[in-house]
Amino acid sequence: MVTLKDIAKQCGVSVASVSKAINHMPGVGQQTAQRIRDMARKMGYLPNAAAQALKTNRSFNIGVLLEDDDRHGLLHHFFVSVLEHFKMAMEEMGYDLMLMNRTIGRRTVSYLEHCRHSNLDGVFVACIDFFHPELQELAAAGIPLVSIDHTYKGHPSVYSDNVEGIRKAVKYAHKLGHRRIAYISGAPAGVTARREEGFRMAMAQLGLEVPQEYRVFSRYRDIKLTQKATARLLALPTPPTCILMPDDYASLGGIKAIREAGLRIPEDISIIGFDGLPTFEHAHPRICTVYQDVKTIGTEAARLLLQRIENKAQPFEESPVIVPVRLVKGDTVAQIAES
Amino acid sequence: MVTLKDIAKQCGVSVASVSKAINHMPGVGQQTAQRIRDMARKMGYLPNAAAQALKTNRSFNIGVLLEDDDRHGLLHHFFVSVLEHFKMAMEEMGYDLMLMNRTIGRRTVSYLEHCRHSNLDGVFVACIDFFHPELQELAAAGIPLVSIDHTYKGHPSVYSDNVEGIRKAVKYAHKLGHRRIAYISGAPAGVTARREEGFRMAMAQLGLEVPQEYRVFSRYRDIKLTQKATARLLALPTPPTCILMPDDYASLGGIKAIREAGLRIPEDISIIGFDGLPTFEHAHPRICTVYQDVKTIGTEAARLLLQRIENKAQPFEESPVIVPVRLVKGDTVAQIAES
DNA sequence: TTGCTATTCTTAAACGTTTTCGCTTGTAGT
DNA sequence: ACTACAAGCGAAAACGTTTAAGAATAGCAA
Repeated sequence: MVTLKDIAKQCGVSVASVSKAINHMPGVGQQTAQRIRDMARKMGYLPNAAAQALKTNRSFNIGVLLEDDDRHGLLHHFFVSVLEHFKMAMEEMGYDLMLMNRTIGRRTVSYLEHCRHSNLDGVFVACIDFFHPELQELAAAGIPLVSIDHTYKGHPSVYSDNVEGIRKAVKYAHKLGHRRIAYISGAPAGVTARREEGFRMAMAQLGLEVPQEYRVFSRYRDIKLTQKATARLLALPTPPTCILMPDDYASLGGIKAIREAGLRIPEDISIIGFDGLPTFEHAHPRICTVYQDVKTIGTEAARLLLQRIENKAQPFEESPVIVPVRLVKGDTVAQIAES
Repeated sequence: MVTLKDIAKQCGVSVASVSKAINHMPGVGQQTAQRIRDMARKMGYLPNAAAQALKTNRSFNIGVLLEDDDRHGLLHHFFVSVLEHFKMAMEEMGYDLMLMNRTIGRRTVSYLEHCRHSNLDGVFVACIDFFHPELQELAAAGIPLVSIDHTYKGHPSVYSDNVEGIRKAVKYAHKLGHRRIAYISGAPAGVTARREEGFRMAMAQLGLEVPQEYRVFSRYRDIKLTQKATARLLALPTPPTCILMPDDYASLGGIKAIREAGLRIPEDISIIGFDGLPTFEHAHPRICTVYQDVKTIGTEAARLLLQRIENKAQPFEESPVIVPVRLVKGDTVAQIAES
């Protein structure tokens, strides 16, 4: 491993000068600096991340907190998609991503402790249980942090425009003649309230009633539960003609229930999902869904976090960034005659 | 931040003793060691990873190389599932996972350079293009490495039993009366050859012919291409009655082609996928597929890599670990009358 | 008592950086 | 010719840890 010292020896200068030259700091003459840099390249010099981190307290590492109920956060299609774009943006700025856990050696520690141990410069949070005490602790510790679909006080966050998303879905169904629209909402996460609010508002605005039985609960990404919820809706005396699902993945359960009831999509009943991820883009039938702009969400998160890292000092008090959504029409909403 | 020095001061001992006590090294008396450890706990001491890495040349960080053609490795269902289990196993042993990239600061470097820069103890490789020169370089550099679905000379690797998987699929189709079985194979990756071999062998063993037109090529996870390949098969004078798809995801393309041809699954034509990931477990129709045991693959990979890291010295010459597969019957293979 | 060994602890160097400060020049201003 | 000042460079400390080697103490046999 070639170090600054080796380069210094070869160039006949001090280690200090080499460091300055390589980092393009003032205090070294133009030609010496160039000579040093040439030599460094020739010798295949690479800075030692550990030494740099030790000295500067900057690791250029970002912790990634992705964890859903089953502790399988990496399998969460939506968040992983966001992460992918976040990653690309961070890489471009020279940061590495580290999958956070709760061990140091053989010892179990908190996320915050792990953070400090590894000198993480910031954390990306996109798990489901935002209210876990350890996350509260992490957020309170003042470590730069950005979160998706939830806001921690004093930290930046990014959301899709959930209200508008649901509104678009409802409007579209209404335009195609649907009047009896039901909403299966997800687990109590930050975005759920907004989506429910969007549903309520959109329906009210269109002068549509929402019977109590049309608002049922499931959980995000829960196929079984969504299947049951859908079955319950279908069994109603006057069932809805269109159902909004918690998300595309969960809608698989809805589809199952509909098939089991002997109904066809969309001829007998229409459904609309949420997320619009490519995985389901080619499924049959192609679901009508609210597309979340994962690329923008990811890159915005990166931008905000970087900004936070640079200006660690001053407290942060901005509102969350809201990213526009888009309705993808698909094949699961039918035109029906107004009744 | 509380350091060894702080603890030493509080306990009235030297930094060296504190270090030894905390790491349970000999050379410190029983009661002093206990006193030191108690104090460390009380003061909330956490070792500084950077300092440790600098001193010991061990970072307890593992690089993760997940990258398919579109540079979206994190979205690859199968590899991410394996990674998830690999991660859990590595965490248990005190290792962190780092998503590798090719930048240091603003500069673009090779994977090997990034490895050295970050002092990675080992690398997990599961991307598609195993033949990329940078990966060859990485493997040749002697850094502990484990790979999935490909073997680098001198390094451990883990595979599903691809030959047996395809064989099981063919046998199952045969048992249900299929005689004209086609195979759409994936891109030229390590496993492809084995699967093709498995197909050839199984067919031969059952005394079935494989017309040249029944062996067509697509790419893994490529819906469009698989759609075309399927369409081509369906257009043959004597089309197959059962088609083996490259993987479950790509089979969505096959399903599309079949539908467009006005055929039903499985009444008119049967299909079998590969992977058996939960994402498609609830799709309709539920595909018959070869389940890869991602948990075992991931944990085996972890075990092998750890072993490699411990015994870095001696060269490694073992054969790849082969993990058994299981046929998931699903609803996409019909019983047909023997013709 | 003396000498020896084992135990407990400390000193100090080292890992590879960054960064402050001070020294030596050279140049320009008076 | 003297002073000022800036520019270029080097010495050295520091970051927090590990670890080899040495010093001090105690125990024990002769």
